[in-house]
Amino acid sequence: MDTPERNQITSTLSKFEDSPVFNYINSLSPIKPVKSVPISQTFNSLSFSSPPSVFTSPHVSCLKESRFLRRHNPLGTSKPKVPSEDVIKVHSSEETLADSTRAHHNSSKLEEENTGKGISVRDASIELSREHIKFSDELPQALKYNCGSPGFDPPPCGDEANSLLELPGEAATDVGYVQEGCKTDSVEVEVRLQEVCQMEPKSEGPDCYWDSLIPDALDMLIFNSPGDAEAFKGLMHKPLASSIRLNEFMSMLPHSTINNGRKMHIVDSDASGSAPEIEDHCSELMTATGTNQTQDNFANVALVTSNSNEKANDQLVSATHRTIRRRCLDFEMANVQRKNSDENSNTGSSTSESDERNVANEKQLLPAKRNGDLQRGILQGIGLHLNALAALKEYKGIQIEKLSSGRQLSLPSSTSLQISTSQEHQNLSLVPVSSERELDPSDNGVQPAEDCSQPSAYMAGEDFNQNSPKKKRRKSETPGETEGCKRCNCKKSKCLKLYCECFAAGVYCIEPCSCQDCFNKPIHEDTVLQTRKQIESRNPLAFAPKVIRNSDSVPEIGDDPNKTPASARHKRGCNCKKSSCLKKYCECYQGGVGCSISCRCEGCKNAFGRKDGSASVGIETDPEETEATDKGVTEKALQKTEIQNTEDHPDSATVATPLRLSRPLLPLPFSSKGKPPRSFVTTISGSALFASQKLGKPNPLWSQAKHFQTVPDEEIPDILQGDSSPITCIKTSSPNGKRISSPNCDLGSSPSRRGGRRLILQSIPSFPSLTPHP
DNA sequence: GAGTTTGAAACT
DNA sequence: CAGTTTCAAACTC
Repeated sequence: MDTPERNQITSTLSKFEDSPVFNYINSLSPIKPVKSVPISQTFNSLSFSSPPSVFTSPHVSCLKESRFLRRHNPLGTSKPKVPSEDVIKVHSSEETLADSTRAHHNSSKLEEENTGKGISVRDASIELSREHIKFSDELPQALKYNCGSPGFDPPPCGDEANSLLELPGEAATDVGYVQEGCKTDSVEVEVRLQEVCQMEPKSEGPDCYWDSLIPDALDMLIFNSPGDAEAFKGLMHKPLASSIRLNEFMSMLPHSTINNGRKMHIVDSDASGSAPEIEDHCSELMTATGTNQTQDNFANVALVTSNSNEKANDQLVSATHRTIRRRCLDFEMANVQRKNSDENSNTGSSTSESDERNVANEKQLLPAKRNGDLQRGILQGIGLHLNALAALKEYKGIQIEKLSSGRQLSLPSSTSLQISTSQEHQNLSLVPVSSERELDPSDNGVQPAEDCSQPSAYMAGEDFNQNSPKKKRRKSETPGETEGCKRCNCKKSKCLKLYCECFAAGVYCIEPCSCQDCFNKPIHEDTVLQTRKQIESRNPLAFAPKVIRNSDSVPEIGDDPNKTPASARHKRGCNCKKSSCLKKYCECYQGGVGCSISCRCEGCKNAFGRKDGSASVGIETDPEETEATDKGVTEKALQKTEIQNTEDHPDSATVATPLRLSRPLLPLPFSSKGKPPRSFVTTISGSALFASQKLGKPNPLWSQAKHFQTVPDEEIPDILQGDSSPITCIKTSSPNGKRISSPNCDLGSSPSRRGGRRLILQSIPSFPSLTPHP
């Protein structure tokens, strides 16, 4: 921490320059000559306070390469390249400055892009820091290698022991990185990468230097998404002297590692005056990172560069100060945030989102995934199983921001959730970290998750914050049903089949479950995972939300709740024969969605919407449906429908359009059951709905149903007017088709019914998987 | 709470 | 793919 180290560093630097290795490296690098000189300068100028501790992060360790390989290889990065020697060089201070400015611009561009994607930069400070960042590159290295914190011995390069930063880690492995300002991280990283590329091995023994440097740089290079990588490339291509090197680096870069990216913390400061501040920053970083980091995966590097520019250093310092802390916190989480932010800001590609979500979800929910694949990359961010998210939310009071548009809702239930706020992120990250087990077993986490699974999307809103899981349960737990949590009662399936609601929801069984011989517990993670894989192999969508909601889109909100029925569809469709889709036996009904073409139900009277409309519905008369509210009525209808069914062709639409029928029916189901929809969301928009909904509720269906109820009464008529015919969906599928109804169909239908909610279609993409149909 | 009904999931 | 069996939730009493 003390300045004394500076001298050491500088001396060491000079040594290295002299060292044969250094020379060798220089010779290797094509560009070398020019930069080498400046480098030395920069270092000299640099005042190293005691950042070292910061750098001690595991990354730094010489292990790097091995680490690098391990980490990145899977990603596909070719490590061999380790361009390190050839490529990297130091820029003159001037160049660095110029570069920095460029980089800054680039970074800003990136930010813009990101923001465009939905990523918002939260901290203004970040930019400031970025500006200076470039310069900082060199220092970090020096710090890493040379400097130890005062009390610290700089172990030979690579010892992990070195790193003060060492992350507490492992616990965090899966989850646990807390991040705040995550969004900006990617950009910063990119910028830094450039810088890194420019850097020369100055300070430490070349051995360590390159090894450590390159890997680190690579780490930094890792991007969350391919898109980022490309963006980064763009930066790299700058006309900088080091451009070549950058390119090389780029080539080396892994395409897109999701979560692996490491961040470097860069602090700009003048060599002269900033040192103390830098130290402070470093220390902060250290502390911050230390808490959050995970073992191997992360290494935080604080880079301190000296600038000729003195301007703004102070500002920078202060700004960076803050920034750094955040950055420290941010790691993989950043990815998540981005995603979230992206979603929030824009309705970005739904597919990607869904995918990500799914991944995350799986993590938490099923521990199994964590172990194997998810590894840090995926998991790290946040394993958000949909279920898990929901659970988490409730659990920690995390808020999930709804997309402005409300797309979330539209998205397939599971995927839709997103977390927006930094706080949220933190919470999430933490939660998972805590361990799934805790969540699951404990109770809280798991149950909610399940509930959330479908409804999860709905859940998005406020509710999460509000309710602790317990609260949810309490709320949800109504005698008859556990709104908040589903608890299985499996006896023979060992809770390893889709029969088990918990398993199907991707959550562990918890105490409240009455299951026997349950294997769906953290203890049996492996078994659970295996089983899950098997099931997924049979049916990739087995764990996908059963109800897909297309439109959450804002427009609908205005329209009304009616939309929801139309927009949402059961992925496979039901096969009801006796329940007339008026009981929870019917998954469509249970999910609060209308039956669709994909349904093979007989005598469909689904209050949320009959399949096609053409279906047996015809016979049913409105009056009956109106009655439907009463159980007796519904049953009657069923009987009639059955009778009719024998006679009626499902396709042939009788007088009444399904919609009409549906309306009156809508209220019924709930009333009949006597389980009024819980809190019911007035607004249709997914966001609104969800928000209103209690997160804790296990049954998404109800929530949905509620929506429907509210909406249908008023709006339905309108809709009917416009689109009385259910026509919208063509019965493309054979009656049997179990497959998920294509979103398109759904959409089509929905709009027609709704009369103009075409927007819904947009949301559709989120469920690509669901749309198997040609 | 026990028994029945129901339809999805799993199996053949 | 169709038919049958198994299963657990939903429902009824």
